[in-house]
Amino acid sequence: MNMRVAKSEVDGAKVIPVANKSVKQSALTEVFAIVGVTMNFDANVEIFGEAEPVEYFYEVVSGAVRTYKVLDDGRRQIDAFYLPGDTFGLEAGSHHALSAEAVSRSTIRLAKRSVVLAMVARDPELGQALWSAAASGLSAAQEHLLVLGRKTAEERVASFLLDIFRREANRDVIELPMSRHDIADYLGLTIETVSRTISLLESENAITLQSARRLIVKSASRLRQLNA
Amino acid sequence: MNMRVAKSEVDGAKVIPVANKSVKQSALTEVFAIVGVTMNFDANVEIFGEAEPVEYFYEVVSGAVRTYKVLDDGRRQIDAFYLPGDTFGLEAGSHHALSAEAVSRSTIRLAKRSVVLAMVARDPELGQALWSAAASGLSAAQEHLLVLGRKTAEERVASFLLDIFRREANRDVIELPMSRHDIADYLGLTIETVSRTISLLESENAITLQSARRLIVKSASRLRQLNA
DNA sequence: CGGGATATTGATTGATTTCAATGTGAGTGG
DNA sequence: CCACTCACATTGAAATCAATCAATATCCCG
Repeated sequence: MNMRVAKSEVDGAKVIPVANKSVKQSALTEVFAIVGVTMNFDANVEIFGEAEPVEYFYEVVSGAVRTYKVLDDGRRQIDAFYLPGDTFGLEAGSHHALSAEAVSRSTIRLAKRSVVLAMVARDPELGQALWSAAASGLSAAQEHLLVLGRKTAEERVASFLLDIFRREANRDVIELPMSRHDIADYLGLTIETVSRTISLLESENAITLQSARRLIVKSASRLRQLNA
Repeated sequence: MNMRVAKSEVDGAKVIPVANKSVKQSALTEVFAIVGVTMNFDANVEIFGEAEPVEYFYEVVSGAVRTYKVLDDGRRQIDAFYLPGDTFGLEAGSHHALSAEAVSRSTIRLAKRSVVLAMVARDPELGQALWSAAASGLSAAQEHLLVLGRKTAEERVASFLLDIFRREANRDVIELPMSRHDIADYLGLTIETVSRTISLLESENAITLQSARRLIVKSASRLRQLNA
């Protein structure tokens, strides 16, 4: 099923040391800590595929994950990126509506859906957490629709950077785990336009590029202004 | 709160006769039949607003509803259209992430969220129905992202028409309850491009226009082919 | 220290938007 | 009942933003 130099391994001891990022806490995270199984996925390895039955819920421990859909001719739309502390795959349906892959080598915790749902029956607070995680996914998708349907390239890149900025605890040094190609497929642009727009933002003194994957937010307010 | 020639009325007897459309049945629809209150909304009247607390769940009896977000400068992105039989406003969060308006004069049933949730506690099947309605909303949003991020104008219009076609039970005469402006804001295009593209589809013998709001699907397969 | 993948930058094209004019139709009031 | 009117829709011409085609540049990674 996996055409790549795929490698994913169940893992008791061989857990990759996680950079000390502040990770969101929630009833869900606790559940993962209790009943979750830790696995590592190499970059670009599939975690689940579209139309597969939903068997697990997932939490990113380290690394990053993208969910996406592809058209027959290869055009790809990335739905969301998940960073450490984020949970994904909580879709209510019985089958996945999209696919998930590791963006970079990632450590992921899996909890069996059936087990979590059984716990929900005994713990209403957990049900609440699950429901609200699903809600925030929907809300993010709705915001994303506004970006794709109605924003210019510069506005799209600005909202993307602001989103990452916020999710990395507003630290002005942003580490991008994903390629320009991923960003382009998330924003509905080409890699060239993403690259040019990042250069433009740099020339406007909104950001500084240290390397392609590391940048400094010099003016969050300028980015917010562009966020329309 | 409502700047328009707004008019919405609670309604016991004055229910607008509903055209005899086949309406989806589900545990949810039953709930609305039991605990729902019927209201009428004139065209363009707000049903709920972004950031308002979620008080009710809604079901379209007749007419049509749009949910949307707007940017400061007025750019609007329509998230979804709801047709008779559809339920909406089931967002899990405590506050609405978007606004809802009647597209045309519509009859809507409202059920108090708290009442429905109380019923869920006693009826797992209902919980299932609620969960799966929410899931289909998320899945629709994900498909919409692919359309907005990666499809051409012709593909967008084709997928829109196919979606309405399917939801109106594959009858080849399609009634569009919404304006070109609404369609444009749903598809991330301008009204001119929507209009031109519909003309293009007509010239390709995929559809025939009887009037702006009424068209005939001459070749669903041509539309599907464009659907990429 | 290469070397291939990834990213940037430039030149040109092209799809969609914008600006503009005309057409159409539903609802209203005379 | 018809004419009028205003909102909505179509069509055309020009402009524009992003895509495409193309040529370096840079950065990991072995």
